Amino acid sequence: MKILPQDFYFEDTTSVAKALLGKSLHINTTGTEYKARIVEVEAYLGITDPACHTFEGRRTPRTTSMYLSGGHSYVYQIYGMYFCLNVVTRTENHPEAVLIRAVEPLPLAAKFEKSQLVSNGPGKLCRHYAINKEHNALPMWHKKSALYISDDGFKVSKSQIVSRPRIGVDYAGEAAAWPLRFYLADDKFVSKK
DNA sequence: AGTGAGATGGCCT
DNA sequence: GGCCATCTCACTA
Repeated sequence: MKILPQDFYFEDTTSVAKALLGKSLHINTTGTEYKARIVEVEAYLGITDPACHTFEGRRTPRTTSMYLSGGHSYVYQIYGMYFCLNVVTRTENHPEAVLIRAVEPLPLAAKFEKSQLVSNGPGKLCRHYAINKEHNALPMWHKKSALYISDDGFKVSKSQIVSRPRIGVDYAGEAAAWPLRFYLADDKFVSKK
């Protein structure tokens, strides 16, 4: 179990997104620590990406944490009722991020089907683990943070990684078709299309 | 299985 | 005032 160092997140966002598949997300938002395998992510490429909140350098109260250095969390609320968890990538003032769309709870619950329903989508994931606005801008390379990511040795080969267009970004013109959604092939916890 | 609408409220123009 | 990086339920067939 090795916590990912901050410079893990400084690389280009697409590479970081793929590298996060199979890593372990540790969540301690309630006093109990939970662990979950990351199985689905999306890359958001900053100022040149029409689907990204920081497209054309937009800097608003909501997106402030995206301008922090890589490895910070970016949690925002959407549709008035859901939160989405991202990890900021690249260095300071390069506002790019990876959205964590789905995880697989560890250890795998005996009631497999039940755990499957609870984390297979960005909104459900945050609801289940009580991730909210308080967990924005956390340094995710620190073990003391409520959210951090580790490498527990789980291996993912390139051939297991599927690339598809991102979900829910139809407003973004041709960028809606960019294959920046990545997930583990045949994984039961990936969100539905 | 596929489509459509409602919930619900902060954020941005 | 309108728009969402969502989810769920109702409806059609």
